Amino acid sequence: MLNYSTSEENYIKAIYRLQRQDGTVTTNELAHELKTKPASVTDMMKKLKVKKLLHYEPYQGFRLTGEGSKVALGIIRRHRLWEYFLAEKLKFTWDEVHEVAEDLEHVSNKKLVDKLDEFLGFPRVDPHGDPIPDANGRIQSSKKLVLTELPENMPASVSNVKDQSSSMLELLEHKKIAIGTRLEIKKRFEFDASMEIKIGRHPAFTISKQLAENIFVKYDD
Amino acid sequence: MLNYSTSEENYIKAIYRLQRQDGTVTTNELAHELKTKPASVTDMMKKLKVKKLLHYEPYQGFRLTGEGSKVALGIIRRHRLWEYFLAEKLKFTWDEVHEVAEDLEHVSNKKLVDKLDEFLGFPRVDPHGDPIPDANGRIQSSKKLVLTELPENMPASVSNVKDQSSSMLELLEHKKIAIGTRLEIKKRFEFDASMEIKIGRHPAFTISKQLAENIFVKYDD
DNA sequence: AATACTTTTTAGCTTTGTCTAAATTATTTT
DNA sequence: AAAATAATTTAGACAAAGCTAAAAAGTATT
Repeated sequence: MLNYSTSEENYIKAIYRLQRQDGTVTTNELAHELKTKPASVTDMMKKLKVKKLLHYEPYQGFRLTGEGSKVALGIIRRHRLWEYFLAEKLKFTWDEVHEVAEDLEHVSNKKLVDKLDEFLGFPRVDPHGDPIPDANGRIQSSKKLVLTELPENMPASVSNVKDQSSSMLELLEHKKIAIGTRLEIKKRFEFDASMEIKIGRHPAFTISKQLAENIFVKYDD
Repeated sequence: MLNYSTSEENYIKAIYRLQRQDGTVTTNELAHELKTKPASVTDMMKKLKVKKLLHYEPYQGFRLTGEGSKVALGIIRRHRLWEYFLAEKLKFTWDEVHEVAEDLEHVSNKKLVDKLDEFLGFPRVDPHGDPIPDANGRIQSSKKLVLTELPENMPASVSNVKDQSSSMLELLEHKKIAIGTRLEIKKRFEFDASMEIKIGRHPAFTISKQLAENIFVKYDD
């Protein structure tokens, strides 16, 4: 596997992320995601097409090729392993790890990454609950759903959270909700879409629609 | 402290390294060290001068400023901490760590580095035995030695003199040797233990055993 | 179907960091 | 102290990655 520039890697990663939600990615979407200008995106798309990392015809949007996806998974693997390292070993808080991992992920030495993985005990999810691809790029995809869509009285575990701001972290901490917490919805209120949830034997409490929209859960296996 | 590009950091680090052997660094030396061309070196020197990281006048060679040295020590700190991490935690062999650390050292997040230092237990030397600068850039200072014991071609600075008679001061003044003068021994003569020393770009000259025995030097930091 | 609007691309310029070739300055040799 | 040689700098180009402004293509509206 070849080596790509930091800039190329950031584009590949962003396209991979947007594809999940969208199938095909547009110039404007990507420019917005990367805080750059559409013209810059077009330039880079031409380059990545030549390198066979994506399918692209002018005005038609773009999609990663198989090779492009493999590269993306490699970057995501590095990012999440470093996040795990930062939180678990260096005691960074949840909301601090992402930014630092953004830099570390671009050091793409296979031996380093595989030995780091081993040192960490082959973790399967990062501190935000997102799955970590293994050395072969395989990723564990569990059917997740937004908490707002979980049926009432159906137990599930918090798998990850969308927003990773410290203000959200503060709220989650206060409500005693963390990755892996098992909970169920007891009642929904139509008026403001708030809901009452229950964790174990503790009394039920209310969370807002805004918070629920940022929490993903999965049914237990 | 500002942030510098990977390229700038590599130049700063190389200058710092070459300074210890030479006092002042030349264009060709640096080009050779960095496997680049002299013209490229000149371009970068102009830039680093503007940023006040080095003293540089055309055709006169260059030397880091205090600020430049601080930046260099920061890079060296990161490099050696990562080397320690790779050897100690990830079980790399001592000969593999340097190359990987060359990439990791450019991730210059102070909190990351300080927490890594703490996680590693504040090691004082890296796997090659080289001292690791602390969070304030302090590096285990080198000990003083009598000039007669300084190895050939090893630059050092005069730290103090034993005899302070006026006859000695007269001689020192004539030879243009003062406290802080950077010099190195070019050749020793077994017959009378006299030695040829060189100060900066001036021609080498001879001093006697008696004089050398009264001069103390220390390696630069 | 023609016009208006939006999105995307192109064209041309900027900054970093590199290069080669030519000019300049320093140093060494005669 | 001139001439020869070596080291250094300047000038001009190039590639990567970005930008702005203008052109082109695609979509929507009347």
